Amino acid sequence: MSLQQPQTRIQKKNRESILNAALGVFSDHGFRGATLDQIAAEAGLSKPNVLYYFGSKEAIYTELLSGLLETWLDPLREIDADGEPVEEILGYVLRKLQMSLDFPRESRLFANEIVQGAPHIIDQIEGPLRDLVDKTAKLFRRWSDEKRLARIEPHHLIFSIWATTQHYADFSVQVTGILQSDNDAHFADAASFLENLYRRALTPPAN
Amino acid sequence: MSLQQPQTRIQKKNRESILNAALGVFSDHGFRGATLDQIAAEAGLSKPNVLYYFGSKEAIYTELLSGLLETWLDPLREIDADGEPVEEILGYVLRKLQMSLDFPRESRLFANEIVQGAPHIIDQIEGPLRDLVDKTAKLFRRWSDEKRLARIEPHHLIFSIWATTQHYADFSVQVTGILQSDNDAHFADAASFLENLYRRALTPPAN
DNA sequence: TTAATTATTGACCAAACGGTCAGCAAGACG
DNA sequence: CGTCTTGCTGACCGTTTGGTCAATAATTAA
Repeated sequence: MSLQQPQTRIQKKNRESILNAALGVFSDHGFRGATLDQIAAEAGLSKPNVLYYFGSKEAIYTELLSGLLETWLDPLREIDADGEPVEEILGYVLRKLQMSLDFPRESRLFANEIVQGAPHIIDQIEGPLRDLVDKTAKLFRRWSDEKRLARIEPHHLIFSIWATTQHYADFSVQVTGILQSDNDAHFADAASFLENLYRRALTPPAN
Repeated sequence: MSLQQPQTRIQKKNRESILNAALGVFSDHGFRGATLDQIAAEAGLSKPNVLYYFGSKEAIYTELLSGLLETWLDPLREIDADGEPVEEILGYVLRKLQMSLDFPRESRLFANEIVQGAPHIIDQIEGPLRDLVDKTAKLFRRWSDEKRLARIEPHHLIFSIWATTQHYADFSVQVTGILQSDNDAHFADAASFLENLYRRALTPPAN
């Protein structure tokens, strides 16, 4: 139902607008809280027509999730094993923060899914995601051994980067409610704060 | 409906078990995703009986939220303005982390609420919460001015502490899926990682 | 033009939902 | 004991939900 290629022009357009509408609705209300009527309305289609393109509510959701996980991990893959350790990791932090700015709906979609126990993507977490994280952790450890990076537990470092960057997308209501200025202004401050924080934490001792 | 005192023994017991059951269900599925039948079943009561104690689904939810926000902010209030800056903040980090261990359901309840736009507690965020944060931020800035704390943007520091500590409750499925060991083991590592991270970031320059 | 395929919809369905209510059971209390 | 309040429930209601289907409209291919 999804791997085939013979997409007509109309199919491509409508599937796209359904997924786009669904991204908005699912990220706002979670899987169970979202309704097909909402998605259909936002996509400008009738409910039966939405179900003509995707067999079920769950089909839309899982297609969204699996299609997005790749994109979501791209910044991590871009870390260059041959680069300067501290700068590579700081670059990752800033790319991840930028993703929270550019794709807040995607971030909240994952947040909803994982907070509620990741019932639909637990396999991908324990599979490809873990492999990539383990590989990256190994690289960080090597950098530490070579004294080019402060000694720090790599897995928890990665968790902290995810947490601090995605926070600005997932909890933007809270951030905005406290800082009382628009989102773009926060992000500039957040970027310099995080660069500051991680530079101090990651720079190896001088000697 | 909630401020009165004349609670009988039975009222106290049943309201308590309803709130406890609701905490589990709401934190697992969010407000819209949770159902009264689930809550009633988990509390060991019939649905009409649940509605006898709380007038509506929303009444249960808001009572939970407002009752919890206080507890949730306690660790922040415990910061001693007369203490040693770095140690005070590190203590806060560890207390907050401990809360994620002890009260993961409460943490996920807030996470769900805020990710979905905080429709029920936006007032408390822009009111009491912001006031407390601003007050604490002012304290941090003073400490920085006195050179007893590294220069760092206080609001974003607080955000990062929330993000990194609550991450272990809100995204525990992901953490467990990647680390493949039980929760208690993670927390010991997380504690030493976070202490390490923030000590380096907060300790003022030597000179 | 025609025939086949693809796209779309109104009407409908069973299940699940939050909530109501009349009536019954159980404690509290004199 | 009897009375009064509190606690509890089965049956029910209107609405919303995800999903179906037969019929129709639009597009494509010959």
